[in-house]
Parts: sequence; C-alpha cells; structure tokens
Amino acid sequence: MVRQKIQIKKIDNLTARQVTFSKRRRGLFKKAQELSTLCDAEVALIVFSATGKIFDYSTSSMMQLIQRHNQQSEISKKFGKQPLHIQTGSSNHATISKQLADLTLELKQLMGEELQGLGLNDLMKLEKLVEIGLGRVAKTKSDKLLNEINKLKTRESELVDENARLKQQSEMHKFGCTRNAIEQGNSAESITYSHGVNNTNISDTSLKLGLPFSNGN
Amino acid sequence: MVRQKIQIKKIDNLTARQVTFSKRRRGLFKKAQELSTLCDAEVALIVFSATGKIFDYSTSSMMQLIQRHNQQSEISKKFGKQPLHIQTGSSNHATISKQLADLTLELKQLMGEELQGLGLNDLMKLEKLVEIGLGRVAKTKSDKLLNEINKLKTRESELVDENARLKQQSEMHKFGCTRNAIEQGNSAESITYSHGVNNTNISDTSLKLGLPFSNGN
DNA sequence: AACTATTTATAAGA
DNA sequence: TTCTTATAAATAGTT
Repeated sequence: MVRQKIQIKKIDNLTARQVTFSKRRRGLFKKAQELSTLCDAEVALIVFSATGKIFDYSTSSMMQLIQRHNQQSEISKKFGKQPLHIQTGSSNHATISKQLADLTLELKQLMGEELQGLGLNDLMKLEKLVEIGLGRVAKTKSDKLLNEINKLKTRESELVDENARLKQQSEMHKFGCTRNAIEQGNSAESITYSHGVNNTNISDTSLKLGLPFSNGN
Repeated sequence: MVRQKIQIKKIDNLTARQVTFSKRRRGLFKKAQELSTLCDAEVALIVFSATGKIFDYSTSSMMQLIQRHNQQSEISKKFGKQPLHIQTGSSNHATISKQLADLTLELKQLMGEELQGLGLNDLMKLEKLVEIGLGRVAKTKSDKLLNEINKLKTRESELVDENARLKQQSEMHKFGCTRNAIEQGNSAESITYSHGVNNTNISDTSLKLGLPFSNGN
C-alpha cells in the first residue's frame, strides 16, 4: 500500500509476512481503540497469529462486555423461557457472535459464576434451570437406585412377613408343638434367601462416578 | 485526522458520532480482513454500537476459530490434566480472552456439542472429564442412596439370618418338637421388623429432581 | 451518500 | 525489531 500498492493476498515471504503482521496488528488494535473511544462503542478483538500467538483488545473486559450485552437483552427474555442452547441453524456471523457471547455467560451462570448482575428474580429462574439441567443427568441414576431400593424394600417386606410367620409358627410350637409342621416347612423353603440379594447388586464402577450417563428422560 | 486532526475522545455531537462510527467501523473491519488475508492470521472482531447493535467479523467462523485454537493448544494439554475452570485471578486481557474462547468450547464440548474436530483419544479424555464433572453433582446423591441400599442390605441379611434360624427351628420342631422353644422365641422377638424399614425412607421431592444439589465432595 | 484536504497507516528499504 | 520515508489508504469536515 505504499512505495507500491500491494495485493490483498497471503504474503509469500515469511519474514515480510511476520513484519507486516506486526505492523498491521498494531494498526488494527489502535483503530479498534479509537473507534471505541470516539464513538462510545464496545469492541472485542482477538487475533491469533499463524504461529498460534494470541493478541486481543476489548473495551471493559471481554466478560463484562458480553455480560453487559446479555443483561439488557438475554436474561430477562431467555430465563423466562426454557431452552438454553443456541440454535445452530443460522450461519449469519452476527448471530453466531451473539450466540457465542450469550452462551458463554449462560454456561458460566449455569455453573454458578458471573452472577453479580442478576436480580433475585433472575437468580431464582436460573436456579430452576440449573436444577432442571442437573436433574436430567441425575435422574437416570436416581431412578435406577430408587428402583433398587424399592426392590430391596419389597424383598425385605417378604422376609419380614416370612419371618413373622415363622416366628408365629415358633410361638405355636411353644404351645401346640408340631401342629402343621409339614406345610410350614414347605412354604419357608420356597423363598430363596441369598439369591434375591445378589440380584440387587450394582457395579461399584457405575456408582462411584455415576456412570454411564444414559439419558434420564 | 483530516481537515483537522481530532482528539481521541468521545465525540459529543450524536450525528457526527454515528457517522464516524459507521465510517471507522467499516475501516476497522476492512483492516481486520486484510490482516487475516495478508498474514494468514485468525481474526475475530465484535463491535457493539452504543445503541446495542452488533457487528462482527471473524475468519472461518467464530466457533471454528475458537475451536481450532483450542484443538492445537488446549485439548491435548488440558484434557490430560484436571480442572476445566478458568482461573479468575489474572486481569490480563489476552488471558481473559483466551480463557473466554477456551471456556466456550470446553463447555459446549462438555455438553456434547462441537465435537467434530476431536480425535478418538480426545473424545475419551473428554468423556472422562464429563463423567468427573457430572459425577461430582451426582455423587452426593449416589452416596446417600448407596448408603440406604447398604442399610437395607444389612437389614436384609439380618432378616435372612433370622429367617434361616427360625426355619431351622421349624425343621427341628418337625423332629424334636418343643426342644429349646423358649430361648428361640426370645431371640426372635429382639428384632424390630417395621421400624428398620421406615428409617430408610427418602423424601420424594429430593429424588424426583435430584435436589438439593449439596456439594458431593 | 459524496467529496476532498489532510492525517494516518504502512511497504519497502536500511 | 525499529526507524525512515514515499506513498497508499482512511477519514473529518463539508456539501
């Protein structure tokens, strides 16, 4: 663009490319700063060099920028509704950027961070959403474990009943000795004691980490 | 900067400010594009006008940019280690921006999205992390429920033992009638049947949604 | 939105 | 990298 006008295409020479990157990067960041100052705009700029080095500028902080934007437009709306996720349909850049910003704060807030700006009402709604989200994961396991508990309780009831019957029989023996001894013995044998217990076993692995996380709905 | 050099401070006149915003914004985006093309760099630029309108530019897409960066620098490193969260200590802009980008992808991936670029190895590591994260929430409840199951199992064992003893006693009665009837009767009464079962009850509320989410560690 | 006088950015060279 | 400088590009003020 100077001694000679250049084509806007990748600079072949590595050194020249690096030099130009350095120069233009600084120019870009300067312009970004000027824009935000002159026009009272919020600017976020991230540049990754070809070698992976990161440079960035943003008015306020990146989080604050995103958060501020979200506060005015998202939370009051979205927290009233249901689904937190973004729609991945649109390929429009502005939409994607906005979704990026929104999602970042949403997820942070779902994890209990960046909550300073929220009112009591928003916090209560957020709490509900977190409960729902976590509940979905937890539900499958809860259901399974509850099922096990119920099986065990049923089994216990059976055993209690049987025990009571045997005890009663025992009492009867105190007074009436062998009366009905043969039929009582048969019914007692129809229950398999240790087998039922083993059926309720759950592998240690799945319990320790809560795995696998099959869909709770 | 032209007919007269201007001060880099907020432009007072609203119309002038809006015009300047429009002009400089276009210039900024052009420069951003040129930088990325000339120097093979990744650029993400987001601008919010004072009125809240959003403008953005990014090489590839915002998500792809973030993802690509993460792929080369984050996943192989971070997925090998443990904590997913950002450290909020540093106020350095570059750090915050990078954390923002990282966190966004991390959280999406933790929720099972944006996984296209990951290799099998990364996916397995990610799966572990998801398991750990979700497991922390689920652990408290699992622990409690496991505890209940174990109580019930212990209780069942007692009942099974008692039942077996009573059954044996019953068998003895078939052949030896009331021999030892008094001492067997006493030991049977020392077990309280229905009380132990009620102690293991868990409120329906806490089970249905998996609430409250008290810390599992 | 267009024009242009000037400032600013920067390519090439040192 | 930094500086120099010739020149392209951006843009403030005006129309």
